[in-house]
Amino acid sequence: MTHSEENYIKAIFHLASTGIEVISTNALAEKMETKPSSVTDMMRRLSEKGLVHYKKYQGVSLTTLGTKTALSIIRKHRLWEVFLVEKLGFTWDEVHEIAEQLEHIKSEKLIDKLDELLDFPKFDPHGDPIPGKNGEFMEHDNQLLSQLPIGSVALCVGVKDSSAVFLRFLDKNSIALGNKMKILEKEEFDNSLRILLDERELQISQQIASNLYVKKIEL
Amino acid sequence: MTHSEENYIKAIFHLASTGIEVISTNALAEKMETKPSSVTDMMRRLSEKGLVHYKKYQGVSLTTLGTKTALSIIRKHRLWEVFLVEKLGFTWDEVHEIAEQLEHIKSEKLIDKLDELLDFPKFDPHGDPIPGKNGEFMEHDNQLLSQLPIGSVALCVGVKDSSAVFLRFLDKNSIALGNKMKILEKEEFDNSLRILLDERELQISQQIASNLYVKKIEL
DNA sequence: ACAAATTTTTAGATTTGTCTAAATTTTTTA
DNA sequence: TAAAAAATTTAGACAAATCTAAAAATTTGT
Ligand SMILES: [Mn+2]
Ligand SMILES: [Mn+2]
Ligand SMILES: [Mn+2]
Ligand SMILES: [Mn+2]
Repeated sequence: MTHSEENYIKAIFHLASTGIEVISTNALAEKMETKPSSVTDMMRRLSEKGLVHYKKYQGVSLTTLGTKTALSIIRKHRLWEVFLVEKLGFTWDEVHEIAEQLEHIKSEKLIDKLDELLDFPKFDPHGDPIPGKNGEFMEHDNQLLSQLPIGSVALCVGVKDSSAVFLRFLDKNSIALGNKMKILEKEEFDNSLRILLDERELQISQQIASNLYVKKIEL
Repeated sequence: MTHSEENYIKAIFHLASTGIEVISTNALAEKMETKPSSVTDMMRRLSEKGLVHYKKYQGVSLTTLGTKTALSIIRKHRLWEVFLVEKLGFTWDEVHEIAEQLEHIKSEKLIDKLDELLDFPKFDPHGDPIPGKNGEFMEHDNQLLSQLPIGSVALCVGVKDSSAVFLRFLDKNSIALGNKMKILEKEEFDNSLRILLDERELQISQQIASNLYVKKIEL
């Protein structure tokens, strides 16, 4: 498989995991930042290789093989991200771009050894689960901070938007994975939240709150 | 620069460091396992980018920029090899292929951090020197074991042939970098050597002896 | 239900990197 | 030094991945 084919497979997987199971040419073109005609060409190729189900005008979805392939690439991507943060001291906003390159390195043994070096991590630096060697993958069933009722206490476990801009914003406000947060008040006007973050009181916009995954703590 | 361009640059550098300073199209084609016509095409492209000196029918050589580029790729290659051996437990015969892929990852910061993680190594697992961040590069002036006079004592510091077959042969015979060797006898018939390797006496063919770099120890 | 809008595909072009076969230039050798 | 041999380049083709513009299919709206 070429880098490009792998990137398409990954994009289809990501779009599919947002709910839609049949992906349109346009949606994929937008995700890949390319033109619909290029997508059509690539879908024909991936279809011939048995990685996607594709019928003209009918959209596209991953085959079992395609899904297995996607999980393997995502596994590599996320393990490399852990490596970059844990072993090389990169910050969580710097690693995605480099992992986009590293995920295409071909060596089963390499990724197994890396997994071992990192002590078999279950989550990447953004809180996303790392697929297992044999394709085991648990989607996290986490809630968004914006969905919690007032008074709830929860742990911050992941980010939905993992763009560098958002991550640096979180850094600036000392919001990190593992933080305990309690919802104090919800502003009706703009749906912003007043929360207690560890010891600190903080006002958070709806935009922020709907991009933070949390795990509720029962009291 | 594309992967292919980088591989050509590296190949030219390696051929040039064997003595010939102007590389012929055929020599490069053989090294790259491709056809001479493909080399001609690529040389025109690299020439336009200012990486090589190239005139039709006159062979090719690296410009200053080309040499800088080659050293940077070789630095990455060798640092990744050290990483694979030191941090992931690969053997020295397994790392070259993977490093061929990793050397093309683009991130200055990545390679600097990797250098630091590895504690700024000066040599790769095969005893080859690692170019510095700013292109400093000391060719090793080592002798070959086959060139030493009888009675000399030397340390094994590198391999000339670093093919997996040769490396595994050395493993099988417990010959490793750092070993102390003393030349006991040279067989006139086939130029094979009888050597004392640490405590052990060993017969070594001329083929082997001319692929081991050594550093003489003055007594 | 049918015209309009939207989506998707096709046709044809471009770039990179490769190939084969033919032409050209350089080197060798007689 | 001129023919033969070898090396190199050119010409033309192809696959991968992309693009633009045009055609075709599907969906939407009245
Ligand atoms: Mn990422
Ligand atoms: Mn990618
Ligand atoms: Mn190597
Ligand atoms: Mn390479």
